[in-house]
Amino acid sequence: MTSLTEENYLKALFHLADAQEQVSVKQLAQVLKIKMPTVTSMMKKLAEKDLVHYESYKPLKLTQQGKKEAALIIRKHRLTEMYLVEKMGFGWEQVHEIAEQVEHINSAIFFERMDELIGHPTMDPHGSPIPDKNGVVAWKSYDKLSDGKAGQSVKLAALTHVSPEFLSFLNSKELSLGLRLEIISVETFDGSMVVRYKDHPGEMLSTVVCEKLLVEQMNKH
Amino acid sequence: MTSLTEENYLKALFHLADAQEQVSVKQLAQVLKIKMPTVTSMMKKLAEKDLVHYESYKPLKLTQQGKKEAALIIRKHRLTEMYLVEKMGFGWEQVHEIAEQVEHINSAIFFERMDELIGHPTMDPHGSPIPDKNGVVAWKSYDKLSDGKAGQSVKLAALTHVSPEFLSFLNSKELSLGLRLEIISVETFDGSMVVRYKDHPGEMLSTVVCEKLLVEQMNKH
DNA sequence: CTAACAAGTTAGATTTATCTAACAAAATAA
DNA sequence: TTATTTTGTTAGATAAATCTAACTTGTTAG
Repeated sequence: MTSLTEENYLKALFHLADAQEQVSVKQLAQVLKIKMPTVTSMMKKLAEKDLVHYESYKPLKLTQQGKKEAALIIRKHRLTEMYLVEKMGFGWEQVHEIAEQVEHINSAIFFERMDELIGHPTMDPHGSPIPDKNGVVAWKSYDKLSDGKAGQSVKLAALTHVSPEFLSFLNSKELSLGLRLEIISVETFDGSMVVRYKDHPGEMLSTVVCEKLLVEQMNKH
Repeated sequence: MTSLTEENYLKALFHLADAQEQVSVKQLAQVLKIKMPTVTSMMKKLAEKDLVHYESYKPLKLTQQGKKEAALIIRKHRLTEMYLVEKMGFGWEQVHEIAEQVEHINSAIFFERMDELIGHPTMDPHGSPIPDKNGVVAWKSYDKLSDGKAGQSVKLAALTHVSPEFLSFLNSKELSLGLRLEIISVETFDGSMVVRYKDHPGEMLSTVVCEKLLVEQMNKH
């Protein structure tokens, strides 16, 4: 059995490895808000259970087993988020905190029913993919908005990283998933963009923001 | 803050005190499936937090605070059960296990939304009262079916004790809450009853069963 | 190429929740 | 009313997850 604490380590490792292949003890400690020695000892424990590959001073890496377990927790998290938004009327900025707790619930039927009721989605409300029952993530590769060019028309499909601040920012700009955007211009020196959507004829977005927005191409130039 | 473990002690104390005023260390240990010394030390800890009155060798008793906290956990449990049955299509014998985990989730909005969606019920699917937001339990006093007399017509309102076996038994007999029953006859020597309901013209129920069924009077004789 | 700094590890302490073994108090039975 | 049994407590051990302090390895900048 994997404890709640262990589950959180697996999840964090999965997310970190997702963003950049090399995961360090320090990073994991920072993300989990614990000290480095705690990470070291937990890594040894998880290595015993064959959930991580651990060797002193080497980068941390999940085993196949570890990846699967992590993906299944993330599946529960994302199904929950989707359910909360779709069936309980929560805003997408409210659901993360709740899902963070619900994801540790141990009940196959509970999550299966949830999945059914929301129609077996493959994306959560933030646009992140929902791993399947076997922990397999269907990767759909989106482009960063920041890689787009002036004149392109794109659909906002997902977010790279999700923080409450970022979500509020998007809300304040009326930017939501599925939204169609037109790139009016790209500022060459700093990469900021002016985009048009809904009743926003010309909204300026900084590079920092554009790099966090994943889009689907709607036409090419 | 009360830990998950502490919450389970409070809940167990509340339930035990509900059934019979005197709660012993041994009982609590049995219910929680732990040893007596563990109970003793936890009682001291909870006494520190003013959640139980504890004196060596005296029966265990929740403080006002402790009762309130326990009632609020039970509120979450019962709202969850109701939600699972009403909104997710679970059978009432399936929901206890899930609710046992969901009840520890810390999120006011989550349970408030649940409460709203199921229309602020005051009873859970097993017929137990749902404490209000302040931890106040509205006690409606039901009669035991076993106290009824031949000829009476009653409505099945609640169950005194809930076990998976008992719930399956009720299911097998098509006995559900809200059901109208007519008492055909009472066997004087062992207290068993023959009752009529739905398409069951004459079902025999043992005293053991009749004592666990709480009913509302529909007419008197 | 070494000195300094950053990152990682070891050792040992702490807290929470549990246990067993031994002892003490209360209840029961002879 | 004393002996026996049951119930409860104390003391000390253990496992999980965390910490701090001290040490080691690896990296980087003169």
